Amino acid sequence: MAERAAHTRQRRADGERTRAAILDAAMRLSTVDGLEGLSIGNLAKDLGMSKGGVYAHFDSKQDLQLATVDAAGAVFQSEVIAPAVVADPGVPQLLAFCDAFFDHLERRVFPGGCFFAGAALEMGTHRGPVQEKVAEFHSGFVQLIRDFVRTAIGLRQLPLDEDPAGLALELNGTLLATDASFVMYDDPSVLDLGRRVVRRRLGLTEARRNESPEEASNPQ
Amino acid sequence: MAERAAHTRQRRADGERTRAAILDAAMRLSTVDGLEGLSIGNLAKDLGMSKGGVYAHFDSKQDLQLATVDAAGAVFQSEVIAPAVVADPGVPQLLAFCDAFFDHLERRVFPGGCFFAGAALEMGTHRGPVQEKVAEFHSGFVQLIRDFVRTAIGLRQLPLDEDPAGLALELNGTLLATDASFVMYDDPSVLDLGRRVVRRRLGLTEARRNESPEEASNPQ
DNA sequence: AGTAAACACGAACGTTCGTTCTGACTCTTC
DNA sequence: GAAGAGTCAGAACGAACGTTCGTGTTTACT
Repeated sequence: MAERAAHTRQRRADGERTRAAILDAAMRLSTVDGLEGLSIGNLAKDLGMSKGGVYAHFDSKQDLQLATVDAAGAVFQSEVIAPAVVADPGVPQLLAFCDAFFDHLERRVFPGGCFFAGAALEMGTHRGPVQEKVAEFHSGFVQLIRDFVRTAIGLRQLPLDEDPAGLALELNGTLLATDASFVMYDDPSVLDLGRRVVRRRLGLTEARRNESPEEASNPQ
Repeated sequence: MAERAAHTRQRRADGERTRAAILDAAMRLSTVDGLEGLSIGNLAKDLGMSKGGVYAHFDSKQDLQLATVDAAGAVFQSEVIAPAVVADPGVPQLLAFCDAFFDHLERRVFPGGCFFAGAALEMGTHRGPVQEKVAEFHSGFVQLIRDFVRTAIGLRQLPLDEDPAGLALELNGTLLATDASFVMYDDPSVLDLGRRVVRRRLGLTEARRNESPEEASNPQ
């Protein structure tokens, strides 16, 4: 939101389409080669255009990186966050968030797995505008999970002494580790393991013997 | 072990020292710029030597990468795994492993956090000898954690229905997420959060009211 | 002591990097 | 339909990339 501003130049219809195509390719290539490893030449070749053409839409590589992170944020928003916010408050939101994450991995929205997982690890040590934007998105996700946990505690779906920051770290970690294993071994079965772990951690024991999906009973 | 073999050339004492220095710098730089982002020129400049000098010890960049992963594996072995294997069997081993991991982050053994966290995410999509070696180490770590969990279950320190693969994913994820946050925000307090999460997950409630560190009581 | 090999430098190789410029083509608008 | 700006190709730039080579210097073995 609230972009452009500085740029006085208005874009043409075909240019807007090209720009979107560039960002789409940039997101894909970034999850494979990283945000730094992404090169203008490869990007142009992938799109079947020239390097100069790319520079008609972005002033510099850093400008392209920033726009790519924004675009990936929008994708993550619609793919993972949106399904969560429309779910029932509390634990169902946490479950929807994690399931949407696993699904977006399984559907291979990006060839290199989660965009922000790679970006966070790669840009973690490279201070600058790009890292700040990645960190901003990352802390936003974590904050969202924490809020879900707090809501769940308030609704007595989770123990009163549950630590929101701690559970957020656990869930975030489970998603991260699942993404890493999925990408590295290209094995979808790890997604099922992730789904099982999340359910167990949230007190949804998933009807071990018979199906009794009445309610999440959490003794202790 | 069981290296050299192919090479008939025997190394000189000073060359062995230089080679170790190169690998040490390569590990450090790799955790910041990645294994692919590591360049011979930067490496040589960091060491105060010429690019040609580096090639006296490594046939190619890939050869250097492979040796760097091996060296990082040795560091991880002595820094994180060794403290775990000498601990008491079961949960203490799991705790020692995680604590040693957090400690090696806090002591900043590498400037960019955990070597294998970055390497796994970066090389996940780049099939080849380097990725295979990283995956080999990674699956070794995971297998080790699983074995610790199985031992803990056998000793009744963990519930009988605990899933070794699931708990291994959780712990691995917590370490990964902690590393990512620590590197990105340069905030040591996340390490304490990680330590707390691990203890809680392992049933060590850490004497909430008074100190009663007798035993890990796990009702249920 | 002498010789072969390991070591390290410094220059050079072809390629690719990010970036800039020029000049056509095309869409939009008055 | 002419003006004007957006769009894109293509060539070119210096710098850095991985890699090779030739040439001394240093170490180790006989």
